Amino acid sequence: MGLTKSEIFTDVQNEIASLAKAFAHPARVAILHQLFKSNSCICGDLVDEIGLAQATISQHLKELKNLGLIKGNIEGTSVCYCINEERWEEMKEIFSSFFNQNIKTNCC
Amino acid sequence: MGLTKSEIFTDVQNEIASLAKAFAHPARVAILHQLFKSNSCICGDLVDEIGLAQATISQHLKELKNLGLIKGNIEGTSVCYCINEERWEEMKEIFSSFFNQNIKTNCC
DNA sequence: TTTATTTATCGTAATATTGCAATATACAAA
DNA sequence: TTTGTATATTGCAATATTACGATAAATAAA
Repeated sequence: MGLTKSEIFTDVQNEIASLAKAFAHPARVAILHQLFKSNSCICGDLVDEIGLAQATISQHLKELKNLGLIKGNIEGTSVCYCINEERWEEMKEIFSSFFNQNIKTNCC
Repeated sequence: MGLTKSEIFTDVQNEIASLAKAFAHPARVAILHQLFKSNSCICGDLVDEIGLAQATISQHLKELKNLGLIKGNIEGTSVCYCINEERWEEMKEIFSSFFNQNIKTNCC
């Protein structure tokens, strides 16, 4: 086994899980932190700032890009990565609905 | 390899990643959904409502409990699980700071 | 006490994720 | 064209996660 049974869950549940995976590794959290605060969002700078190999950072960037949370812009030989603001807002909405549910019963 | 290098990241980055893992599997999202909306939060009910084996649900509940997001209350032979509201609010604050950062530069 | 019920844990198999060296690709500069 | 620079991809090894049957533990009911 070890295979997530996506088909038994709702679309919303699966989407929350997919998006949460983006934040479920500190390297990706660090990348996102960097993209928010830094003036330079060049891939190579991220490799320098975060202490992981270039191949590893590239892989994490790919995952974030696949989820639509960041965009990449080719500038000559380097690539500039930025937060995809529209998708970021969409993501925030999804988590907001999940986080702000009302508790019906709480017996503990 | 395959070992996350936690020591090169900040405490905040590691905590966000740990908490995000709670939501990074649809079964745990489904469990939390159920605890919010349901009148009954008995472990056995969760097993019935979500289509996974009892051992699997128990394991997911344990992870949520380890993160402090839920509490378990023994009632005879069964166990009632509920959202830990204080911790839930704390978690929301942590994600809120992360989600609502200001973008300094956005060149894409 | 015996039996049934409920949940937790153990052991195991399978898939997923992480990390990186090596290499490929793409473009710029000489 | 050749060389250098930056990023992506491939292949592989190692750890982590997921799932569940079997079983243990704890309590309730008979």
